[in-house]
Amino acid sequence: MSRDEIPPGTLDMLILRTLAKRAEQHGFEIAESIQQGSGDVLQVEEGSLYPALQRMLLKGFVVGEWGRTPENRRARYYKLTAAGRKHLEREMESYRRVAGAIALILRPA
Amino acid sequence: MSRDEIPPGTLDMLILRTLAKRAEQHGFEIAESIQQGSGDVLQVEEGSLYPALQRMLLKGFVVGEWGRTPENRRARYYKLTAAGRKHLEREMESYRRVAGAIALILRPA
DNA sequence: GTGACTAACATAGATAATCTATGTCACTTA
DNA sequence: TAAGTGACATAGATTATCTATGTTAGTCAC
Repeated sequence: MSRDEIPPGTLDMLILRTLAKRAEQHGFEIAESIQQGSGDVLQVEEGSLYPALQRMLLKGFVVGEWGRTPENRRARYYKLTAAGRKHLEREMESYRRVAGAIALILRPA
Repeated sequence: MSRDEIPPGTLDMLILRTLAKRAEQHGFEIAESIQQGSGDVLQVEEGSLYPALQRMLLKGFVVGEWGRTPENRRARYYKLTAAGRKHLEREMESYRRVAGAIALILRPA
């Protein structure tokens, strides 16, 4: 199955939503979660993922703690903050409104 | 109700879809059709609309003919070509796959 | 214990597509 | 003849993703 790009404007929401379902994931895990959780349709590139995580660290939507993977690699584990959860809710609401509007236009006459 | 921007990557599809439902619309009419057809959620700015129409003229997805509005203003009336219809179908299929994938991630755990 | 390999993180620059702001043209109407 | 406006047009800013590349540090083989 061909994998797609992440539509612009949705990456932060997808990352936050992934962390909302399971906290304490590091970058690689988040990328895998998104790919698997989307039924192998969406693929996040590292060059998109890490800048997005940095943005959200600065905005206070996530916090990160350095730790160790089971394989003893160093990795930064992220989890949602209260502000991140609020932001996620707003993003999801906005996304659903727009997606619903597009569906109206796409549906058969 | 607050109106939203068009998500990047969807404008061409929305324009083509609007023309598929009713041909021979000019720019202003297309913008109105999208706004009304989306339940007043989506708003296309002229600075996005006209460049998009130019792109699609060049690609042969639409053809345009200068004419007159009922109020006797000059206006360019657009309609889909066969290539435009094909392109629209591909775009809709791709959009639905991605939207479905995002819905998978957004839905409650 | 040195070198190859790789997991995980990181960043610079390219690219794409929308919006903001502005401008033009021409018809109507006072 | 001047103002208002419908319709079209374009330059530049902005935003967010991807591509390509680089860095760090741990493992494993020899």
